[in-house]
Amino acid sequence: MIEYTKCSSNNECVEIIKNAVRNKELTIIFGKCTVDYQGRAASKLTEGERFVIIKQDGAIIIHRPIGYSPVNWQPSTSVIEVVERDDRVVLTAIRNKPREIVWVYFSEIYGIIHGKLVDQGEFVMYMDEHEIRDILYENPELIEKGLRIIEKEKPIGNGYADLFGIDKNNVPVIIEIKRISASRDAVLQLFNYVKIYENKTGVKPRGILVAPNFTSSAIESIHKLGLEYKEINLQLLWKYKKAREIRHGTLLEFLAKKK
Amino acid sequence: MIEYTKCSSNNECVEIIKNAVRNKELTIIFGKCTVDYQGRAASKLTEGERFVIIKQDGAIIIHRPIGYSPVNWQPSTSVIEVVERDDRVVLTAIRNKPREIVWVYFSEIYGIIHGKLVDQGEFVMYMDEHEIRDILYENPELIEKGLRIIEKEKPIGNGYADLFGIDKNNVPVIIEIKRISASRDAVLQLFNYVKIYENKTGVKPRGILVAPNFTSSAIESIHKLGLEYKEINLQLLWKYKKAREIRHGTLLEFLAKKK
DNA sequence: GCCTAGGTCCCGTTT
DNA sequence: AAACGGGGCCTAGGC
Repeated sequence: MIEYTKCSSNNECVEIIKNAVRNKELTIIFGKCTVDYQGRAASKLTEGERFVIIKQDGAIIIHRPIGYSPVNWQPSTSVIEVVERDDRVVLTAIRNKPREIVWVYFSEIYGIIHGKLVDQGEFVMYMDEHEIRDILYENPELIEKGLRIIEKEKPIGNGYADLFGIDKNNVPVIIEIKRISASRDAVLQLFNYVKIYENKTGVKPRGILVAPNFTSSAIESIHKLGLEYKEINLQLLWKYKKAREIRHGTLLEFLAKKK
Repeated sequence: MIEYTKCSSNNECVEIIKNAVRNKELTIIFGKCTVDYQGRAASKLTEGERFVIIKQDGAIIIHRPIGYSPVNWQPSTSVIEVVERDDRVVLTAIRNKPREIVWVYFSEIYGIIHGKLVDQGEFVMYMDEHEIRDILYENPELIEKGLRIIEKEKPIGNGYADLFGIDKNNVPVIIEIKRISASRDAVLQLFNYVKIYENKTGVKPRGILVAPNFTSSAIESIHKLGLEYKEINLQLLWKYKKAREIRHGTLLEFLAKKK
């Protein structure tokens, strides 16, 4: 399933890597290398010990021994080439759109892992902005009493307002949601939608920024630009979600029993 | 330097991983697992074959067999715990600020890589925004004739304008630079600085967005908000940089000879 | 194809 | 410690 090889020669390494890549196996190469990159920007990395991951779809990730972030990479590339040149194993990864190339020059390869991994697992993310938006869509009273939500992801200009509704006085309300902390750029995003809406319809809407917390300059900007903000509690939202699920659950059970 | 072990029992796996982590070795575990995450958001990943990287500083990266992005992770964590529980090897990674926990439950471990990598290499990035800003700082004529740059990274409000200068008519100019493509949010960023500057000084500055290209809605917004834009050519900038380096080089040689 | 916006973004920098 | 902005950001979703 997963094999580890300590190669005795560059030639052997090249063959193993080539085969693994051709068979779309996960491949990880451990060794001493330099790395060059050229594309949207350009970079050079002088010699050191690293590992290079080649994923089953051709994505390439080069990691140094510390840190979360890879030092160089290539998302799922069209062409991966492995050759020996000047006593080095050279790995070249090319993608177009944007046109970018990564070169890895191994002066030494300590070992190669390769093999096929099978992963049909399902990944579910909870409490991302999408989910928060849906909960607020279902429970607009969490934002303001008497608010009716009309539309999710309403196109305004070239962008999208997270929520669009009408308040108890029939004034349109544009709502921008941030999942964690709202900073000045979120205010500007909201302001932009408010302005475009006003320009297009001639009606001045309210703009409400909704988030669990706000930077001080965000609140400052909100006041200056004539906007509003509403603090929400994520745990409370979570409870609303759970309550709804239970209602749904009960309904499903009810229907099942009926049948 | 790098060792690969196929463990025969969970107990052996736990010992190997514990030791490797304690010795701050790079560790990669290949196996079948489920993953839970809870923190700023939350996620669940059902069973499948993956590999878990534990870096020498405690960063943890969990990769599925395809794709550039890890499915779960933990940047350099404070606490990593490995135990056997219910016939599974359980890896827990905890960090505070923000408080986040990742749990990996291995039902099967195929193999473990571990060892110390030494990497003193130097990484240099070229043509990032910083470098482009410096070239424009030295060559303001690339933006506009008669423009004098006064300041890089000028603090305006709580943020920073990339460049700040004075045009040939002594009107202040705020410049926002984008390295690749400027979109509407770059326009809003610039607009924000222009507004704050105007509010603070009572003088209305010009705002120029500088980039190699612009989205259509960026240009639309620029016009609506009374701002300006200037297209630059990165290759031309590169030539200017090279020319300057040669001048510096010559100067250095000159000084060396003098001495 | 472009464009918009989110991300457990991460990361460096500055206050 | 908070805040701000860049990133080769990547990735998903719309048009």
